[in-house]
Amino acid sequence: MARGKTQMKKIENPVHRQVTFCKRRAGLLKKARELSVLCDAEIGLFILSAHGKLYELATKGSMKSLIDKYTKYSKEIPAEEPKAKEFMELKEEINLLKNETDILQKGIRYISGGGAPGTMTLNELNVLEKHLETWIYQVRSTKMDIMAQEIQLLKNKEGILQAAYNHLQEKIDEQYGMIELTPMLANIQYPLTTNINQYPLTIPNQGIYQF
Amino acid sequence: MARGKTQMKKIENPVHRQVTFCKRRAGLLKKARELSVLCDAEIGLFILSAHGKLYELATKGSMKSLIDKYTKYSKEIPAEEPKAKEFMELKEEINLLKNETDILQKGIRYISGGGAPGTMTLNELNVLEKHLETWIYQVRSTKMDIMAQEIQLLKNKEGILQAAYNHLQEKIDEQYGMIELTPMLANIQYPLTTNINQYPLTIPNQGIYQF
DNA sequence: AACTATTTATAAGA
DNA sequence: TTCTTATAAATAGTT
Repeated sequence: MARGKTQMKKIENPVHRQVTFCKRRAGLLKKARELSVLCDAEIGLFILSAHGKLYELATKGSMKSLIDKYTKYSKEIPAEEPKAKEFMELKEEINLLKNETDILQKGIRYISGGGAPGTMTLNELNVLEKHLETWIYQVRSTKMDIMAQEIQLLKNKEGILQAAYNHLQEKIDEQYGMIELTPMLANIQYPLTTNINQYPLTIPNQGIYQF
Repeated sequence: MARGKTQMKKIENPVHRQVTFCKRRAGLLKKARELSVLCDAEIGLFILSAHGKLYELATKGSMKSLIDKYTKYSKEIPAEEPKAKEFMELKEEINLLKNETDILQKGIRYISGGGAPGTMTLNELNVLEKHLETWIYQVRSTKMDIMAQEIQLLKNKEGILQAAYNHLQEKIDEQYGMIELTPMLANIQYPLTTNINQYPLTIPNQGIYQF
């Protein structure tokens, strides 16, 4: 508006642009204030520079949405409202919990061997091992109980059948001597080939459930 | 700004004030657009006239809060809803974090006091987390595999014994007719109410199956 | 940041 | 509201 008409397009020269931004921003804010005063209007104005800086103007009671916008882009708390206050409190609580979580995770991972193993005593490692056993045990205890019951049930059935078989065998032996059934029973094989070394992370169970 | 300097106070004459409002409002909006274009700034501007009419400008993607504000005043509703939504989201996040914290605390409870975790990078922490998850998973699956195998084994034994018993029964029936054994089998009862606490739950160890 | 030549905005009047 | 126009303000380019 002086010494040459300005083209209505983005000013390419960054320095020039920054200077113009300062000048015109001041002018715009002034004009807004003037309009508000002269004509009794309520005005909300916010200017976000290309680099993310916020300039704002709120005449009269500063509207909520303007405050919201303000809190989004600035890290300062206007705290003009109880709602905003509550918000900050909740976010603070989140931060505290996140911090706590971080500390706990750090601790458990550290002790689990990924941190600095050289600084851990054998005792600490044993404590962790015990703890992990308990943790896993708790997660699985219900299923383990059910499976244990089923195993017990099958064992009982096995015992009863074995007794019945023995009883029959006795009766037969008494009256006939050996009947050719031995080959059949000889086929009962227990799968002896399970390679437990495939599971290097198995924790030897120290608890009451000894299978 | 012409034909007499303007006093910076509310224009008393309503007609005069209204005229000035129109002119200056147009000027302000024009200036705002110019600043946005020339300096690549994002601008939100809303003007509420004394009589409640809204004039607004939003450059670029018209910010959410500006739209929110617009809907607020166009609907004349306090618009607490978006706030409530955010509130619920924050509280949900808090619950999730509390849950995570609880789990971790269970895992680390009595070790947590013993020694600061020291400095670990985020990367190291992630690696350790994955490791711990894999560890737990492997422990679980190994135990489940082995227990499932034992159940299958016992079932097989049961089947074989049952077959053997049936075989004997047939032989006896063939040669003697009914022998008085039925009452015995009738006594085979499956313990449907196994109280796991009464049993040591120790299955006689068959050798390799150490749980 | 200050200066100043110009452009732009606008107050008053119609 | 809009047009006109004299004049106040804003500001682009420069220092």
